[in-house]
Amino acid sequence: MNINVPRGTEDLLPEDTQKWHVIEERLKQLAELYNYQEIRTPIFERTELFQRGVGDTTDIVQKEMYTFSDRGDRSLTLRPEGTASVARAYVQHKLHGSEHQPNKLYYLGPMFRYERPQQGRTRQFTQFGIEAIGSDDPAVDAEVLAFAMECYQTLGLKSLKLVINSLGDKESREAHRQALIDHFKPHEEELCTDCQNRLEQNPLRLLDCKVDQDHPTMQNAPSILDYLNDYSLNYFEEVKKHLDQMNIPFVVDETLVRGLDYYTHTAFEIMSEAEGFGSITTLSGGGRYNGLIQDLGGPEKSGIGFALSIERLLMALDAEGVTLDTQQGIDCYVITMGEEAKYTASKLVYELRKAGIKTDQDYLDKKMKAQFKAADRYKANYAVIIGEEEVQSGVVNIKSLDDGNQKSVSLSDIVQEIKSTI
RNA sequence: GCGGUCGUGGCGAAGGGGUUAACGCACCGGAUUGUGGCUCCGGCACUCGUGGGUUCGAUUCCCACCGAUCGCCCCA
Repeated sequence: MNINVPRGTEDLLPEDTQKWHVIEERLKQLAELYNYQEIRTPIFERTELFQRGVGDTTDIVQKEMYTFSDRGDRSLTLRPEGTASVARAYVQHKLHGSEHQPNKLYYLGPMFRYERPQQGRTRQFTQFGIEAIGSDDPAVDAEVLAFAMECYQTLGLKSLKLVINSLGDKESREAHRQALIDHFKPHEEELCTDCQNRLEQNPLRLLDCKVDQDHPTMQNAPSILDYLNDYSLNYFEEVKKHLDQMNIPFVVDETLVRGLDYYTHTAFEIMSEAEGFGSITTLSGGGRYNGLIQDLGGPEKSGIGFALSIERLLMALDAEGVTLDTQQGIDCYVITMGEEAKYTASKLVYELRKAGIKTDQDYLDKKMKAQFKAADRYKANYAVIIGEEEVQSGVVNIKSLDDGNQKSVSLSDIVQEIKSTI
């Protein structure tokens, strides 16, 4: 019988979760600083949401979804990303009518994609992301990009690269799409089978193909930037202008197209340039989605968002040798000798904890020496020793495990004694 | 979906067709009957992922399966 975790999932043990707490805390603080508020949506949604929201032609929908039927024969899917769910909630709860505009939301939680696991890619992973819905101002794009970079910088990361591109509005995309088809159609037979399909369904994604990237037709393929109409071109310029004003370095990559269908205008990724990072260098990505809310039955509202993977963030921290300030030891460890002492210890430990002093005691009937060892392991500041004598006298020894100094203190004064030193 | 590598105690890791499966860390006990971090001594794998095959004999060779891991595609 194999009861181990399913492929592509993992347990986070206490040594890991300490880091996660620090990161989650910091990211949430940052989101609040930028005046974003948390939204929590279900882990699974109706399958149609992702088919419509993420796009039928995407890899995610075509081959990576965890889809299942429930007992009522409804087709449900574990969410592969966060934006579709947030957009759905926005439409369902008519958030366009809420008092805060634009709506600025953040989320944190597990996402699921059925893929072959490898370094930096698991079937369950954790995304933290934000969405700003209800504004067409290029300044919002800049805010989201700035926020995305800040997520890493606030934790001490430095080897980062911000890559941006514009996918234009509907009109620009349509013109570019036609240009791509015209360009590649004569060479269809020479392309990989994936690309032959893409040519029909979503020619934009041909540019993203690694198999055919050296094919001569790729070198002079029509760039989206040459097909942007005035509005799109101007929008892109405005976003860049804002970034320049904020002194945020970026590079434009006209082949950056992103894997989701809903993107318009601004698209971006943040990569790690740290030595020894795995083959996957994308830390996070996002972009603008001006048609999505409407596609899901909502009003004509545009949005922009981004999401990062906490797992990849941890990899980047590792690659750059950044250590997080995780939790230290405990304040006090109570050592007991003999049966009677255990009652006194239970009472004392309870009181210490009520006073906010982080305390533990021995539950394994260890020898005194071993109890001291345990206290060391927990990095306890103090050990309180309780034996037969102490139970009788009501006076116990309290020892500092740092310098070894020890003194006798009445049981009733212990809480005060320890409290005064921490 | 395709390819590479790997699978020995709680962890890391050596070994190699023949009978006691190194070593290190951790853990437990003792030296030190109630005072830790150092030192020394001792203990700790009916067994080498699972199943089958070759053999007098397999953890070691062969096959299959399972699992892990890295990479391709694509992405967070």
